[in-house]
Amino acid sequence: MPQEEKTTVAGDGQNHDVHNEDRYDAQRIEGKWFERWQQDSSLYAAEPHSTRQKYYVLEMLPYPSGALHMGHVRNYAIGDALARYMWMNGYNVLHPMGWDSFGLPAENAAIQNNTPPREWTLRNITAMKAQMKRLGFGYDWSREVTTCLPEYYRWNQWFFIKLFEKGLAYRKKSRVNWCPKCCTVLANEQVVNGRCWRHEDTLVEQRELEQWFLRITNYAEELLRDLDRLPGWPEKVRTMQRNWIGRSEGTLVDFKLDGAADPATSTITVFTTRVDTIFGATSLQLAPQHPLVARLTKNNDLLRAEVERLIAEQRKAREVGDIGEIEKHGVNTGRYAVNPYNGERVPIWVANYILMDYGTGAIMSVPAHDERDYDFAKKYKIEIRLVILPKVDDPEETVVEPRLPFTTIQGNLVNSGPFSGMDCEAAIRAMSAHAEKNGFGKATVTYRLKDWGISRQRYWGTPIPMLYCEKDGIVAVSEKDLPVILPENVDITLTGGSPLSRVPEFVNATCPKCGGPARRETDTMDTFVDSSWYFYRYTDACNDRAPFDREKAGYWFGDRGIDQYIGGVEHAILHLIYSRFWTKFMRDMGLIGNDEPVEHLFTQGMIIKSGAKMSKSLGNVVSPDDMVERYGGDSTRMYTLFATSPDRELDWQDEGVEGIQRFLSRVYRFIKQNVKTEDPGWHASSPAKLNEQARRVQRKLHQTIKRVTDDFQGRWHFNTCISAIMELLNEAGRWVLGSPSFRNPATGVVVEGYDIPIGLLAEVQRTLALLLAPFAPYLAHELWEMLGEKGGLLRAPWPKYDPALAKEEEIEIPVQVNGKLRGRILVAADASENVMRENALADAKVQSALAGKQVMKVIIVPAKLVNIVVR
RNA sequence: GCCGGGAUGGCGGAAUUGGCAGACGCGUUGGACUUAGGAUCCAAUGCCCAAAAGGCGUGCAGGUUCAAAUCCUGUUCCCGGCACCA
Repeated sequence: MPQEEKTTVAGDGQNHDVHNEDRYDAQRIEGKWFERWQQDSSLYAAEPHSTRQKYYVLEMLPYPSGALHMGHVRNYAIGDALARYMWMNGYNVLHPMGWDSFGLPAENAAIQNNTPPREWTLRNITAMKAQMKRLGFGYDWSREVTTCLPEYYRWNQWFFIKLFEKGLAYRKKSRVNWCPKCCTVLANEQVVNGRCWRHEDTLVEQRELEQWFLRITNYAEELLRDLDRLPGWPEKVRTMQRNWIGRSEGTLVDFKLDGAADPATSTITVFTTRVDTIFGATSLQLAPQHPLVARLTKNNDLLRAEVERLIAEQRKAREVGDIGEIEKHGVNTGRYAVNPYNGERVPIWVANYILMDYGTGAIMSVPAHDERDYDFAKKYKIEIRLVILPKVDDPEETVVEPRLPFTTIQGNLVNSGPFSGMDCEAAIRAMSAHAEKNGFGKATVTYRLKDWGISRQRYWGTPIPMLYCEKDGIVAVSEKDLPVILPENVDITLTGGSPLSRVPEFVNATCPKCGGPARRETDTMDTFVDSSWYFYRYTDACNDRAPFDREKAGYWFGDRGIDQYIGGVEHAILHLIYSRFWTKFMRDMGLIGNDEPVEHLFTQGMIIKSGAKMSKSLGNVVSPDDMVERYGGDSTRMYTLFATSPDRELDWQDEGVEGIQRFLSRVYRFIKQNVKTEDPGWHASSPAKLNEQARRVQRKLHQTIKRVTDDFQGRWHFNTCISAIMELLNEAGRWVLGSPSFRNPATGVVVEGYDIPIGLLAEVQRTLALLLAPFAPYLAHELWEMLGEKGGLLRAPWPKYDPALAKEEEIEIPVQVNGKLRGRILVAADASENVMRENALADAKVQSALAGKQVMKVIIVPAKLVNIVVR
């Protein structure tokens, strides 16, 4: 930018140089409107009560890391364009923003810079908010939510107590994921390939700890079922959630340990989806961590060592991530279990491919009818017994032995006692019922989804509002004592458990039940608790008596939730499953009327540069500040919408931003140099009176409005919207932008070759400002003012198109001979097939291509093409 | 292994219902204006051929069709998700 100004000043005005005041100066324009928008805090405010229809558009709130990255800009550019479009279409729009501001980075930064987490976080928020404002995103800041402030997190605590009272929050000792870098426990959802979601290089350890859990599994069935009622969500996200919930129907079957001393502890329960194959079970396989294994190896060091090896192999397999490649190993315990269906004794093995955290941690092994069991049995020479035969269509056909393993469910039972001859599916039902009747099992459903562990051994989070009283045990803090304030000036060095446990003033409390001394819970909540319900808080952000007012949330959420939610697909499981759970819980509490938080979800694509995700280590990070400084906020955000459609991966190219800046600069000059007042004699609905040149401009104008409007309503391909606007300018500005003499507005409209009515010109200019408003709000506002428009652009009505004016009168039709392009004809848009045929056959180029050939057939697609088939 | 998404000029990408492949932008080349141009404007720009005519061309190999980037079969590669899930 600086070089350009320098050189422009040298221009004398007689040549094609653009005058300084005529030039698009993004910094000047954006600075001017930035100041104005600062003055008017109610500009983007949603109306609490309105006769207009509500529209809630939301982008996922950011973590205040200190600076926006391009992914944020892209996310917010999409949301802001939509919000502005909806405003202009007369909706009462809620478009808020907030900060997911608890979490580990603040603590790490605190240790590094010796700055308290609160100070570091609030400073980052200030900086990022300034960036957002500089980019011109229109948020209702009066509803800003900052999750690390007591005004917000007290309601986390309030919800936690409600969950506890309903039995949905509970404490349990279990094996949990521990990230040694975070020095805290992680939820299952936060472990990716055995690694921490924040530290890709760090393997998660398993630790036996007592933790708080939320009973999300109570809602597993509904969370799964309602995915079918979310047609506004990407199929990809719904599939991911389905996989994550991992529903599996099957049967629990109790095997008895043969020769057990104590019959009470001698049951081994297996889970199977194929109980119909149980007569083919020739061994039991236990997970190496199975409690029975510990007992069986108690006095057998050799076996113990083998089991330890299996555990190590399993852990390694999980760490590597390429589990399919890991070889199956097992060890025979030498003990037997009794199959309750036939009384048969089967050997008990321990195997490295059995997972303790799925099903019961024990399986029956049916080598003939399961891929893995088959491999295992081959390796260890365990009997392979066929109990299912394939169904044959023709009963006369001889039954052939299937190739093993035969795993499909299309078959009939053999060698299965009283169940022989049954069809597999019927057998599963009958055999489950049999087990239940005889008290050794039942049909059941298991889920991969586990309860949500929310305890974190960290400082910068919501204190869990629980107390431990010697007399009364676990007691919730009374509501009147909320919030439990997170103390400041805490030593947060990473060693030695929860930092809060080292603050006696915090730990020592009074039991609300007995008034005696009690110890406070010193773990804090997973930050995903904060983001599970934050979007309800926006509807009533300052409420100090409740998380939000029922009616206000009811107005904005309606029956179906947030109208449009936009964010990265990386939250497909984590945030989006937790917040669905929270919504269902709040509904059951009677706080809200909707079953789901989000009606329409949009997941935008990643931004990459030079073929890789932007990262500091690769040095391919593009800073939004840098772009804003070089090209302006409008160009930066508009480029993120122009480069590709918003759902796809975006390959960043600085030159592309420059291209957008060039386009905006052309728009600016097109209007700046030609500001005209309305022509009173101009009537838009008179295409017949226009010359061809003007008619082309008018047609393009209406076509462009249609394209942009349709895209907002439908497929959101803003890249093609923007290119349509570019085409409009190319058409309307063709004679103007290249003409030096036209630069003097006092001489009137007409330049050589330029002959369109002032009224049409004015209409194009006005429409350009309106169409650009969602994408480049700063410039659009400037243009609006330049055009002398009164009233805010934000709520100016979105332009309407006239289909009759958008229509082509005459079109060029390709003529093919045997499918190859041989000529073109010009016909009326509504030309009959006969006219098209005659014109096509009469075309000179077509004629020469037809010479000496015999016309077999002429295919005519009205208004599209003619294809002449010859021989 | 399973489930998604993708592969189109030098680059990012268009082509909405099977109907002119390459819109729009970038880059490049030439020109205009200029003391100058990294500003602006104009023009050209898929590949082959000196040009024209023509031919070729949407990852690859086939197929259906008057007509295929688009539909079908097979196949390769890339990206994302899930994965010893019993």
